[in-house]
Amino acid sequence: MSKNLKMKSARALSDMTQDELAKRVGVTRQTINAIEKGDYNPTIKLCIDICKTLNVTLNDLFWEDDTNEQPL
Amino acid sequence: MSKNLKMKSARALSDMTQDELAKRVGVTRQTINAIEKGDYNPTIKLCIDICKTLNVTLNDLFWEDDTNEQPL
DNA sequence: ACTTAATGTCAAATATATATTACTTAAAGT
DNA sequence: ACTTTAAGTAATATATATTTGACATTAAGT
Repeated sequence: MSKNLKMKSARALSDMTQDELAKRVGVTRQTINAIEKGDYNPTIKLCIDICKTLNVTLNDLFWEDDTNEQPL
Repeated sequence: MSKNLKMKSARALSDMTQDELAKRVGVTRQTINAIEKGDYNPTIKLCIDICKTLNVTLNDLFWEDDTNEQPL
């Protein structure tokens, strides 16, 4: 796995800190950090919660590196 | 969580048995069964592998019950 | 230079996804 | 009725996601 820059970007767009996002979705800051870092294999439920919190979809953040095109 | 009928349907469309799908994605038949049954919270990597094998996307199988509309 | 907030990272503990083995049921074919 | 294949389900074991606690680093503000 590689870094999840899309997630980092979406979070930035929502102006949330890793800690804020973590609290919103009910996990630890370390977990969010690890997911963004990319060496994690999170649970689908967590992915969904993250997406909903960031107002994006699963495909936006976790589907294959169709390297870049979110509409912003 | 509720039954993942979309996955069951996509698998049917690909004419694969639970066991075949399981082998293709490298897990156990019980795991596939449990996911379709709905009382499981699989890993994103597994979800992605399943989607690729069934030629659909994450949103198709695991994004919210926008209850029904895949093009078939 | 000093703070502070955000992030990166690590080791050990806990929760939970998945494997293994095995038994049951449903449907279809003969 | 019998056989076979696919599916449903359960108990215990193992692998791994996530937590907890703690410390290091980076960037920005003053």
